[in-house]
Amino acid sequence: MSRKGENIYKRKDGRWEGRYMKARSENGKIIYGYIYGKRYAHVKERLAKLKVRYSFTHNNINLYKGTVQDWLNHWLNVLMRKKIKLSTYSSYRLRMDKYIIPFLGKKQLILMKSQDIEEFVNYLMNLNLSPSTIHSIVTVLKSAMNKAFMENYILSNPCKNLSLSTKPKNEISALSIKDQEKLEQVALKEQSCSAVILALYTGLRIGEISGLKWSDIDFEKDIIYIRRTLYRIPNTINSRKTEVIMAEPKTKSSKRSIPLAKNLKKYLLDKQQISFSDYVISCKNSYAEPRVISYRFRKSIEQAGIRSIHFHILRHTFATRCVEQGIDIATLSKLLGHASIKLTLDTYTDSLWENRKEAVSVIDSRLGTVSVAS
DNA sequence: CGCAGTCACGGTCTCGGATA
DNA sequence: TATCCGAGACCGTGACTGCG
Repeated sequence: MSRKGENIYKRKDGRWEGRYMKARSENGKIIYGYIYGKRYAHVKERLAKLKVRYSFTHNNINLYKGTVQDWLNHWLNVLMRKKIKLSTYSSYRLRMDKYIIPFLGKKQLILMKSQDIEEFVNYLMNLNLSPSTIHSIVTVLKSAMNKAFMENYILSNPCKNLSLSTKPKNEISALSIKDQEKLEQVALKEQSCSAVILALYTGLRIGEISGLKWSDIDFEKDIIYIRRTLYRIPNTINSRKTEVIMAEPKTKSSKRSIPLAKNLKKYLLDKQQISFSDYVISCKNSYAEPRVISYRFRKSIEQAGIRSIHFHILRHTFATRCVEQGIDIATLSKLLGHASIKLTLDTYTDSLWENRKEAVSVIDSRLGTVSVAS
């Protein structure tokens, strides 16, 4: 069961033995370090750590002998696997397998030049992919090449001078009050609890709404606790399938509580009476995954006869209404579960611009009353 | 029983928001 | 701003239901 290139072998005594390059002798001969274990996976994990550790201590340049494909697989599966979330891993895997490896995979890593990278970027551009997709593919390649350079596996970094045009920042456009009203009228007709109403009056993300249970709502203290989020990622065993994962909210700041106001409380209490599920938004007595909510949402906007928008716009609409009502940014930032006020400021610049215009107008009105001293 | 329509699920790929 | 991460778009499929 030894794997080519890993340097892990099964011994006659039943143990697994892994070898790593500890140093080189004066005549250039490799001095190996050895580790042993009863389980293959255990040895593999420890060996990966030791390989990384000793790569920093080598005095000699340890040029990589494999191809770009070999390095990318090692980088992703060994060096990155435990540092990144499953969803990130699968998105990196996809970009590598679909774009990078078919074009560059067979090249020797140490022979990679900036020209190869340029040709690859041109190739991507000819595929009619959006700038952000090209950006994300090149980012993966760049990260892997940077790591190879850091580890002294290559003499120069072919991505060193690579700069991609920055992604144009999309303007966030919240629903107008008129469109919001139209949508609410459709949503309020729903017999069970509406995800639209929840999003418009709490600013929750779609995954947070999916995972919200009635037990997360404290009707005594009037608080909604955001304790979990649902999302769909590729299956860990069979990457051809996907699965719904229930996890804690994405960051510490996302795990939060939101005050429950009077009207929303009444709405939720009414819906709880007729609910047969543990979940606030349900589908067949279980949770409604984000895709189902999204599907239902599409139907609702068709019914309401408003412009085509994503579910996430409801969150922006909530935030915009807050800003319009003069709610301070620090409070809004907490409500939205943002990690920093800066993020909230960056995201809702447009609404604040109106506030700023109003503020300047107030100051400006003084000017009309000041007379010039003669 | 066969057919058509609706709704939800599943897979794949792309896009872009959020964070450090 | 690079990186990480989640959601959307689109299409095919299957379960379910109503109707003739």
